[in-house]
Amino acid sequence: MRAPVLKTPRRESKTVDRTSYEPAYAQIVRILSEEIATGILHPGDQLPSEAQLRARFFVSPMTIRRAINILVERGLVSAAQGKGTFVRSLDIGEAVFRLQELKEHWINGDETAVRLLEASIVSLDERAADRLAAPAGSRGIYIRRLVLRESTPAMYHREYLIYDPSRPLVEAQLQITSLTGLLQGQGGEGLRRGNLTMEAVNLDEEEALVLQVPVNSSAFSLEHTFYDFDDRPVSWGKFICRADIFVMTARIGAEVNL
Amino acid sequence: MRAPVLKTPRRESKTVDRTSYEPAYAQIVRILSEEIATGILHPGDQLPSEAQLRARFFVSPMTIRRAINILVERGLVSAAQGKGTFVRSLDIGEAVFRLQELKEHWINGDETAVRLLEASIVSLDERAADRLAAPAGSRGIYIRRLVLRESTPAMYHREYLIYDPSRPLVEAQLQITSLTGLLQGQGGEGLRRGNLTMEAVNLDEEEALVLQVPVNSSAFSLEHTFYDFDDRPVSWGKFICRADIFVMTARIGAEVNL
DNA sequence: TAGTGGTCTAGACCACTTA
DNA sequence: AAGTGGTCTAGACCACTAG
Repeated sequence: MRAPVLKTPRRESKTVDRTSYEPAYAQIVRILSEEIATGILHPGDQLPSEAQLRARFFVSPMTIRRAINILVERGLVSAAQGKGTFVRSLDIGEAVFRLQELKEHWINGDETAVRLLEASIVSLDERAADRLAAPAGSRGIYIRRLVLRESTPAMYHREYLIYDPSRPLVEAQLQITSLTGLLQGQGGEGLRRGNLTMEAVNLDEEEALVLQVPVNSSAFSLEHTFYDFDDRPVSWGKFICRADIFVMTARIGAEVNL
Repeated sequence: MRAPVLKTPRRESKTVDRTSYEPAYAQIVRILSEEIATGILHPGDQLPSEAQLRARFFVSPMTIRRAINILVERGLVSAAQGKGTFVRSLDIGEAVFRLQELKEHWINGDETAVRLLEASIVSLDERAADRLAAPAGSRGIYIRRLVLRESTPAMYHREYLIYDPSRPLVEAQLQITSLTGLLQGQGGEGLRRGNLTMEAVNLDEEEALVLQVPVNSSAFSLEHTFYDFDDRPVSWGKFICRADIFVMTARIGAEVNL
């Protein structure tokens, strides 16, 4: 007969399950995160050394290293060469807000449409010319779009593009009719990098009219500049997002059941 | 005599410099990022297989894997088992805004001060009680702070705390006089995790008065809830940030000289 | 000097995709 | 079946910190 199995192991540490589909490094990340979340490991505490963790989890050094690196990237611990690895206390600065939220919430399931309001050739005003590193008064493309969510105006997009018939950027831009297309792969493959800024603004008359809210309502302004492979700006514009629809979220600290 | 060195090698690929202090994996990340940034590798292109990259950079499989993983995390490439690794096109959804910016810009060098406006025991109103998972009308701590930057009001912080004399949280909170203390290690080591939301708001009369801007001005509202190790909310409040001071930035795509 | 984290190797095995 | 990415091993050497 087999020895009876203890139902409640006394303080036995969790270790990795080699039969699981979850990789060993991910299990170690999860287990250590849980110990931080439940207070077994408190902020300021030193984690066991890599050698000790290796012995506990029965894995090779590289596997432990990988797990620790992930915890460092997540801001849960900090590692100092020669000293040790320590649990960090909660830090608001670790919070990150991702625009990915926007895509996920709006694209999946909900009815979202992009309406092209205007597309015309214009003479670039001083500000737009400056942002596009072009001479003031030179020709550009001006595009206005409205993103509707369940028939409600949600985002108002205005964009200036460098006018260059030799580039397919404009044609590609004009064919965008979905939010996915609007947010990713702008101009297909001709863009290399982009700068984005986000600030809170008061809506002017035109913006308020388009978004169907009172003048002076607050909104998010997401300004963007995209550059081509020669590092020249080719697109500058702003997404004006209704504040009542557009809320960003972030989490800090250790998560359980992630 | 040595053979003359070619000043301009014909299309020779860069490889890793083993004498550099920069780790091999980081050099590989940098080199591949540059090739994406300069268009040598275009969006949609397949990267050389790991075996090929191994041969080019004269490193072991793990080192290549680590470099690729970093490129994936940065959103520059996507890897598919059995198919290959491909250069991604620009995607706004990859943008991340970090609150870390706030600390870096404000703490270093610039004169920043935290002024305690109020700290009192109150009866929690319905909303605060709900957020703190406490009965409406139960006792709580109410704290108001003003963050000044070069003598200009920049952030207005209001916070409700669970009233619990047995916990040192309140005392720790009241002693916060620096922005660093305000943003990290709130309540020392008693907090496990936090939820944050950010939205654009119009300032009410009180907020406008404190921040010395017109009523109805737009502002960022950074709302936070912090939980203890028993997963009970202990702190709920908002940072109201003047829009003209608080601008967040993000970058997407391949960076050179990072 | 002993202990810590940081990097790297040269293989191995597996899962997945495509042909 | 061949090629791809994904994981893991069992060592090694190095840089840094502390007593």
